[in-house]
Amino acid sequence: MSQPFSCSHDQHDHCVDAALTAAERLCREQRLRLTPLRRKILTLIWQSHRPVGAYDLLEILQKEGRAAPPTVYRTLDFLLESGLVHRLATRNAYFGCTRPGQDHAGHVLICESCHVLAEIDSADVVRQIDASADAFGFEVRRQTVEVSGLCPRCRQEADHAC
Amino acid sequence: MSQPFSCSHDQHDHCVDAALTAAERLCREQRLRLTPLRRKILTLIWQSHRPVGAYDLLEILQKEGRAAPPTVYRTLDFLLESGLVHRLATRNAYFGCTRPGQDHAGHVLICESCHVLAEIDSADVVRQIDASADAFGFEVRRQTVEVSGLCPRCRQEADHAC
DNA sequence: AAGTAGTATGTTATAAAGTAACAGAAAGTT
DNA sequence: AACTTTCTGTTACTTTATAACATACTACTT
Ligand SMILES: [Zn+2]
Ligand SMILES: [Zn+2]
Ligand SMILES: [Zn+2]
Ligand SMILES: [Zn+2]
Repeated sequence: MSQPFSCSHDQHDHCVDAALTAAERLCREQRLRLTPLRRKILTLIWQSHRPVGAYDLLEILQKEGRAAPPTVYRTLDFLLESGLVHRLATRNAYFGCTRPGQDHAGHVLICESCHVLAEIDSADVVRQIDASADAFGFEVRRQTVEVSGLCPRCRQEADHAC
Repeated sequence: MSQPFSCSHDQHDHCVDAALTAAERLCREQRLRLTPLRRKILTLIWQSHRPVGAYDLLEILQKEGRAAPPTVYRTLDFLLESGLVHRLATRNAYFGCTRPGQDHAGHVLICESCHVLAEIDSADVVRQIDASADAFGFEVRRQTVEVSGLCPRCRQEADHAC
C-alpha cells in the first residue's frame, strides 16, 4: 500500500491486495465477519485512491444482479465501524483506510483536480487542534479534517500549462 | 457578538444585532445586496449559536407564506459566497460567521450534546495543517476542520451527573 | 418616463444521499 | 435438529440539494 500521491497506478493491484490482507487480519483479530459482500465493496472502494459515492458502488453491484441502497449503506456501516473505510463529509463519499486497526483521526488531503486522496496522520495537527479546543474548555471526541487543494501531480501539470 | 460558549442566551439579541450590522457593512463595502429575504434568512440562522438545516429554514418561511427549497438554497448560496455564513459538512447545516470579511478558515467546535457551535480561529492549527500538507507537496486551497465533542457547559453537567 | 440589461425570487419538477421496517437466508450455538 | 444471532433482500420513504424556466424587481441608459 504505497502513498496515494506516489502510487504508480499500473501497479495499483498491490494496494488492493494489501488492503484486503489487512482487512482479513483485522476481522480475524476482532472476530468480525468479512463476508463476500463486504469484501466486494471494500475491493471496489480500493480500486482507486479516490473517494467513491455510495450510489457509484450501487451502480456497479447492479451490473451483476439486483441491489438496493440499504445493501450498500449497511455494508458501508460495517466498514466504517470496523475502521476499514472512512467517510468524506465534504463530498458524501467513502475511501479505504490506510491504517485500519490503528487509532487515528483520519485526516485527509484531497485534490480538487484529479480527486486523488491521501490520509495524512500528523500528530502535530491532532495536538494543535486538541490544544485549541482545550483553550475553550471543549472536550474533543472526534476531529474531522478535510483539506482540499492540488496534489503534487496536478500542481506540476498546472505549472507546465503556463 | 459574544463567544458562543459564554453567551448568556437571554441577552442573545446582541449577537443577532451585531451580526446584522456586520452584514450590512460588508454588503455596503462589497456592493452586494442584502435584500429582505437574505436579511431574514441570516436573522433566522443567527437566532441561536447552533447550526440550522436548510429545511428548518424553509419550514419557518412557509409559516409566513409560500416558499420552496430553491429560495432557501439560493439565499444560502449568497450568504456562503459573501462569507456571512458557513456550511457544516458533517451535519448538512449552516451557521453564521463570526468574522465576516476577514480572511479565515472557518474551523469549528461543535457540541454533540447541545449542538452549540463555536468558530475557532487558531493560526497555529492553520499553520500546522499547511505544514503537514506541504510535506506531501500538496497545495492547500481550503481547510475544513470540524471538531465534535462536549462544550464546557455540557461537560460540567456530565460531571454533576456522576 | 420608457426601455433595457442584470439581478433576485417564485414555481415545478427532479436528482442525489440516506434510512426505516420487515422478510428471508445464512451462520453460529446448544 | 432446534434455536439464536447476524447478514442480506426488498419495498417504501425521508432528507438534502439542484435544474429549468417564469416572473418580478433594480439600476442604468436614452
Ligand atoms: Zn495505489
Ligand atoms: Zn484511516
Ligand atoms: Zn449569543
Ligand atoms: Zn467564519
